[in-house]
Amino acid sequence: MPKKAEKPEGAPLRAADRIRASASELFYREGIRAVGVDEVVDRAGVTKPSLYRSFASKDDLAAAYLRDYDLNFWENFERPGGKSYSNARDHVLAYIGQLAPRAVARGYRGCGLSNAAVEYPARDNPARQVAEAHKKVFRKRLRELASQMGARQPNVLGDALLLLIEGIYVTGQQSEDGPAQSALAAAKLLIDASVKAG
Amino acid sequence: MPKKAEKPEGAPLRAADRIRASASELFYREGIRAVGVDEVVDRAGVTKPSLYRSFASKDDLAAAYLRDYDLNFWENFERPGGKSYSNARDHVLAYIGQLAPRAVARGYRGCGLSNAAVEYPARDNPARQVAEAHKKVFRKRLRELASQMGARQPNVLGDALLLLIEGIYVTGQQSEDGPAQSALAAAKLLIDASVKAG
DNA sequence: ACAATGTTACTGACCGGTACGTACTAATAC
DNA sequence: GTATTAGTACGTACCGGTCAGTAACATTGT
Repeated sequence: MPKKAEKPEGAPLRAADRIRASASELFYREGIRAVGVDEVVDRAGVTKPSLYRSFASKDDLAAAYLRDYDLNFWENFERPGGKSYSNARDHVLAYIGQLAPRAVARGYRGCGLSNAAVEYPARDNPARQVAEAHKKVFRKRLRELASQMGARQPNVLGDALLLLIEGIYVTGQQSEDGPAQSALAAAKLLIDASVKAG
Repeated sequence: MPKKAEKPEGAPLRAADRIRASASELFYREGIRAVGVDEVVDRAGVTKPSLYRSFASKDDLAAAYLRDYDLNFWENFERPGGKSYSNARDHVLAYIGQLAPRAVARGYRGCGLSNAAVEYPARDNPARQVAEAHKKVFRKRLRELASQMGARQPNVLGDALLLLIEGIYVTGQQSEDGPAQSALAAAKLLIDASVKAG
């Protein structure tokens, strides 16, 4: 006998959650600037005041979208393809291995965080700040993995992998069958050349 | 006795040219969607009707901006640092060598063409079409250079270099002192690993 | 004259954001 | 038990501002 229904679990989604979901889909697919708040609330099946009860501004909503994106990203990055990896090389190659085919497919839209940084060059923008913070952590993580691989210059290998991955994100949305199709081979070359005794 | 002054070279710039210059600067620095046509004409010191006498629409002006950008890009890419290169490896490394320091500096805004493709995901957008066409040519050129380097798999090396370069563009605008600082070393690793006999 | 440009004023659509009213629920009062 | 109250979750209708784009006319330089 539950005292209170503190969290309506199976219940219909609250307006704020519907808005988050709607914003995530629209902002990612079409870009943040390209989507108006009216479109967001229409698709969520709610009204504008509901949006502004949960979010201070459109910028704030965009930042929330990117925080959700960041969470989702790490789930995918740390367990690429749903699998765990103890070997750093396997880990990174597995991530690139599942990313590259998606990036050469039709309709791919890259990384929501990188895209947001392109859309908002001003450093004080809330959305950009989420993106910048994320990229800082991502860089650190890749350098860490490069170190675990036994690279001679872990920072160089980590950065190189980051450049490669960001290249996949951005070129993947420029054309189908883009250069991302060579990404896995490139990553292997890069890692092996960095780890090999020399 | 010149018949006509066909191109007023030293003369005051025509309205259309002033608009092009103003648009180029603003669109590149702040993004296309972020800049209104009023801001463009204000900065150019002209008025709105002058814009619409030379350009059918804002989209059309954006496409013109990117065509200018493309022209400028190729001048810089084919003669990086104002120097010509007959050796493909030296050529590519020279391009990356002058790009990377700019990309880790404050205020870097990446590639205008890549940024435009992020801002406009719809394939029928005029600006995006210019960007897509450019990237297709750029990819071909890099594969060509990779071939001249004697790579075992020139398409893989060309694509890898493209991913690396696009990575420089996009990460360079995410933070100062970003991973682009390792780009030159990464490119060397990549090229040498691709060319080496094996 | 005529071609290029400036001036002014305007349109309709859309933007982010808000004042205000309302339906529903739950706790309290009698 | 039922009326009252409070709080929550939402919608209707609207705000002023800005957007891209245009019409009509005046001015300038050659």
